[in-house]
Formats: sequence, structure tokens, C-alpha cells
Amino acid sequence: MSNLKVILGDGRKIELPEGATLRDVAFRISPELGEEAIAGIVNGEKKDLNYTLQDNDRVEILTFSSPEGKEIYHHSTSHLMAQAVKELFPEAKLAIGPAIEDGFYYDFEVDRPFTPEDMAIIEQKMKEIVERDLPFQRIEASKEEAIKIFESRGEVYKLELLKEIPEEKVSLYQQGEYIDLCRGPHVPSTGKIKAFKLLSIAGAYWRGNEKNKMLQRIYGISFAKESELEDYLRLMEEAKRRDHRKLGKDLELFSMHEEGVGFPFFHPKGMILRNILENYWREEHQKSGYSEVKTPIILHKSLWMRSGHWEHYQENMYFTKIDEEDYAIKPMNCPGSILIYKCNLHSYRELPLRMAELGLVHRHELSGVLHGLFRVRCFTQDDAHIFMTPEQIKEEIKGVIDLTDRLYKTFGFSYQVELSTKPEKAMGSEEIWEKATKGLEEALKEKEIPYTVNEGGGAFYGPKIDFHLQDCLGRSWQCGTIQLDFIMPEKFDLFYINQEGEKERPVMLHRTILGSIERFIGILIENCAGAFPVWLAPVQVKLLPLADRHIQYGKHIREELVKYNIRAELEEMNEKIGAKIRKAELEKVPYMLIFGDKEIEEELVAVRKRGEGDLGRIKITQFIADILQEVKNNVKEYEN
RNA sequence: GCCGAUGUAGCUCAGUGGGUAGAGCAGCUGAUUUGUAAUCAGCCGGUCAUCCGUUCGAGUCGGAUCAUCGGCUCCA
Repeated sequence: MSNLKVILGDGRKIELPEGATLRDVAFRISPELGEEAIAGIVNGEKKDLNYTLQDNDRVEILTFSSPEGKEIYHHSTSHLMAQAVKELFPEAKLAIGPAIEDGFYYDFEVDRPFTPEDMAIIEQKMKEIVERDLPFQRIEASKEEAIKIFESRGEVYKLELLKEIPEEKVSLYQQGEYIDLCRGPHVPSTGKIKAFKLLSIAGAYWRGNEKNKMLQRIYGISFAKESELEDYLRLMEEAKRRDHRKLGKDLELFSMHEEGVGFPFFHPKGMILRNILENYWREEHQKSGYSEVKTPIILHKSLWMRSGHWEHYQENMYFTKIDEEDYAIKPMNCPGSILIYKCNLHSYRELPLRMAELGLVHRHELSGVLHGLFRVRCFTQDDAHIFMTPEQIKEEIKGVIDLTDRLYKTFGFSYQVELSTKPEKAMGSEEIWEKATKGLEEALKEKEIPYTVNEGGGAFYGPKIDFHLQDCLGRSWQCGTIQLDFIMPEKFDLFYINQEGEKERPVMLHRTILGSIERFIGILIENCAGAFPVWLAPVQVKLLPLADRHIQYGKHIREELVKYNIRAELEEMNEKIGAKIRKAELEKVPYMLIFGDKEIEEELVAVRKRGEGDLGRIKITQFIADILQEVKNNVKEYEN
């Protein structure tokens, strides 16, 4: 019997008997890998473990620890769940059931919606099927055969999918009585699936199109080990604990009301946070050569017709009438800035002209998508419009990237960058798009910033760079965006006078960094679970007298702190010190100053730090110096 | 907007087969004057989301509306 050689990922070659499978390779490498193996990659294609190898195949074994392995594992779990559903609800029709970033889902058409009780029953059935340890069998079939199979089973959605597959051969996967149309690969058997949980039920349109029938979707997650599932569920709990909607109410930062759905109300403490944020933002923009403007919220219809919003954005806009004339509430700030630009004749010497605006925009969002501060109907964009010559594109983009980097780092966020290129429906010439995209690309390369490309994801008026920032739970949020625009300058006939004294068209750059102040505040709240760093904390210091006779001393300390713009509150409630501490801790105030007879004599305070406890007694003057230094460090830490 | 779930005091939640609403915390008052995460007592507080219906009688049953939550779709 002849042997065959396969090449491993690290270049190592191993020899196996003819007819060897991926599983044999895994076990040859190590028994542990053999046990953990989920599937493999052969010459760049994902294959089942029982795939028979050829001489000189390049082979890689996938386990749950790789992204590909995880995806296969999740996908197999979705089949497992679908089998359980079919056993419990034979009339359910299968739609699709892919792996997603965080687990998997499967869509079904059923007579009645699933209930939470159903989830528990389905989970139970899944466990039973795991016990049966049914192999996932790959079946290669012709399209006709597949059609016959799914027709006999009444799987109309599978038939619809089949119709759109151009190939003559398709692959099916079967475990027990369950058959699904699927590219695969899958884990070897249902017994491989160790830990899973069904998470939620939701309606979802067939193919995501609201004109289609609404299906029932079940979401779930699975892991190779029970402990990993527990970790994941703990993380979900943690995310829930940090929910900015709950914390925003508890910490008295903002509120939402039926009287203005999607329009957040900022309370005094929320305003402190917001003002700190905006003031910091202003300082940084001044340093970076921006001027600031403010444009009106309501502007005449004619402006929106000229900008194209009337035609392209109308369903998201609010309207009103003034003196019988039609007006719109602005959904974007750019047309306003353009009117400012047009007030003067501009020389090439003035460019680039960087016009920043904290602009309040209103957009009619569907009621179902509103979500705390993350998705609202009015929000403040930290907008800016840069008017420049085409030659300045690259440098300006680099400038925006630098500013973005500085701002994000100050708040302790890391981020990822995405470049979106020309979409199918785009305005402007091929040439100008190429030039613009190249400008963005080169700026990123020169800055040595890694980025992914979203082919065709740009706006209709120009390519863009998006910044996705990452919070401490590893969740990602789209905030900043840099968009090049050649269309608005055209529509509004913008120009500057060049060196030769001729009119020339400027390029416009729209950009935000924080995105929306409201959303950014929401992200900040969740990122620190409401326990803000000292420079952002609405109340920085809580003064806790031991007994009523110490309140007077507390007033004295408060006056001292106010002199240095330190935000302090004196607790005057008639309680034991433990209760006062507990209250301050729940309010997440960074510092508590505790004082009684012992402290008063020597102008001391006992400092207690949020979450850490007693730091000992120091002079008031020393505390002031320390906290001022900490505030400075909070902002400066990342500035270099 | 669509699908599903939910809506009782400022907050967290009880409330049996329909018989006229209850706890803890918070708030207020008083006692206590406290040494690092809850002192005790008393009091106040609800058109049971809204409207319509069934019923002798509705927090409870039915319908509609509104809002919230989880998704779909969309986005800063």
C-alpha cells in the first residue's frame, strides 16, 4: 500500500497511508488535536474531517480557537437546533441558518410565534440529539435530486434557494432524519457540540426584505467548553449591568419621555459631562486650525432642493411652514456651512478652510430602531467641513486622522479603520473617484494605519474612511467618518480664486470624530460602567461629615474646592458614615472625603477612593493638588 | 414601519379561578450623632400606560392606541 505526503501550515510534511483523512492528520499531529478538531482546510478550501486526502495536499486543522473553526461550530449548532425544531414542530419550514459573529440563528416559518417556553423545550431536544451523537453526513447530489428531496419535504424556502444556485451539483448535509441544503463543512457529529444556549426569538423578514413574509428567528450561541459558555453569559450580564439607559437614569444624566420619543433630555449632571466633552473638543479643534460656526436648525425648502436632500433624504426629514413657505428641520449641517462659505470670495491662500460645527440635526428614524442615546431622532454631530484644493486632500485627511487618534486615545478607546470605495450608483467621473480614493488610501498608508476595505461602500458623492471604536467589552461602535465630496461644491457653485486669478472648484470634506455627542456619551457611560474618570465625573468629590457638628467644616472644604473648580457635593443627611459612603459609592463619585473631630483640628481629610477604599489622612491643600494633577493626567496622558 | 414580549408608587417587584391595591428601597418627619458599603420608628405616595368594550363588579377578560424591550431593515 502506497503512502501519501501532506504539507502542514508550518511547512512540515507528514506521511500517511493512502486513503487517509483530515481526522488522521489531526490525530497524527497530537491526540489532543484529534479530539479538538472541528474541520480542516485543504488547499484553501474548508473540508469535513472525513475528507480523503491526496498526495501533496496543503492541510490545516481547524479547532474552536480559530475564527473559521468557530464559524463551522456555530453553523453546526444551527443545524442541530433546526433538527430539534423539526422534531418538535414537524410543520415548521426551514429558511436559512447561518453562523454570525456572535453565535448563529435559524429562521423558520411556523404557524404561531415561538415562546420562551419553546426555547427551553428546543434546548432540551438539542441535548437529546447531542446524546444520540448523530454523524453529519455530506451528500453530493444533482440539483434535480435535491429539488426532489426538498419537494417531498415541503421545504419551499430551500427550493427557492436551490433555484438560484447556478451549479449543477449541490451539497446536502444530513444528520438523522434532518436534511439541509448546505455548503458545509460541519463538525463530525452532533456529539461534538458541547455547550450551547438559545438566546432570543425575533421576527425577521425572509431575505431581510420587508415586503416578504416575516419568519421566526431563534438566536443561539455555542462553545467547545461549558466554561466558555459561562464566561460568555457573564459578559452578557456585564453588558446589561453597563446599559447606559439604566445608568443614565440612575446617575441622573438624561431621561427619555413619551412626549418626545427619540429626543433625549439632558439633566444637570448630564450637562456637566456634555460641556466638559464639548469644551475639550473645542480646545482640540482650535489647536488643529479649525474655526467654529453655528448654523440654524430650520432652513428654507429651496436650500434642501439645491443640496439634493429634498429628493434623496426627504423620508428622514421633518418639515414646517413659516409664513406659508415650506421649511425643513436640518438633517445635516453641510448646506448651512456652504452658505457661510459663499458669503465671501475666497483666495487659494485661505485654503484649507476648516469649519467646525457642533450641529443639532433631526432625522426621522423608524420607531422600532430607537435605542437610548445610541439611536435617537435628534443628535449633535461634531461636524466639520473642510474646503480645500484637490492637492490638499491627502494632507487634510492625515490631519483629521491625527485629531481622531488623539481624541479617541484621550478617552481610552482603541479603534479600527475601514475604507469604503465607489458604490455602483455614484456621481462624478471615474477619474475624480480614483484620485479621491487614492488620496484616502495614501493618507492611511503614510500614517501606517491598518485598515480594511469595504468595496462599494462609499457614499454616492465620494469615498470615505470610517472609524470603529472598541470599548472595554470588545464591542465596536461606528463613530468617526471622513467623507470626500465633489458633488456639493458643484451643486452650490462653490469656487475660490487660484494663483492665476481664475475661479476654481474646491473639494469638500465632511467629517465627524465623536460622531454624535449623544451616542458618544452613551458609549462613554457603558465603557466605564458609569464610573467616570475624575476629569469627566459630574461630581468629583463627595464630602462626608461624620456627624452633624462636622457639616460646618464640610462647607469650609467645599468653598476651598470650588476655588479650584473642583466639583464637590456636601452630604448633609443624618446617617451613619457607612450609609453616606454607600450612597456615594452607588453614585460612583471618584473621591469621598471623610472628616470628624480628628481631622478638623489639623485641616485634614480622610480620603476614600471609589472602589478602592480608605487611602488615609492628608491635608486639604494636598488633596487639591493631587486631584488637579489627576485631572491633568486624564487629559494629557495620551496627548503625545 | 414590521414581528414578538412587556407596561402596577420616583426605583425594584408582589398581586390566587374577575369582588374595589401591597412590600422593600427612595422621599418626608422624629429619635439617634455615628470612624469607611444600609441606625430605628412613624408618615406620605398609585385614574394599575391610555381609551373603548364584556360584566352587578375589571389591575385581572376582549379590542384599539401609545410607550418600552428584543430583533428585522436603516444609520451618527
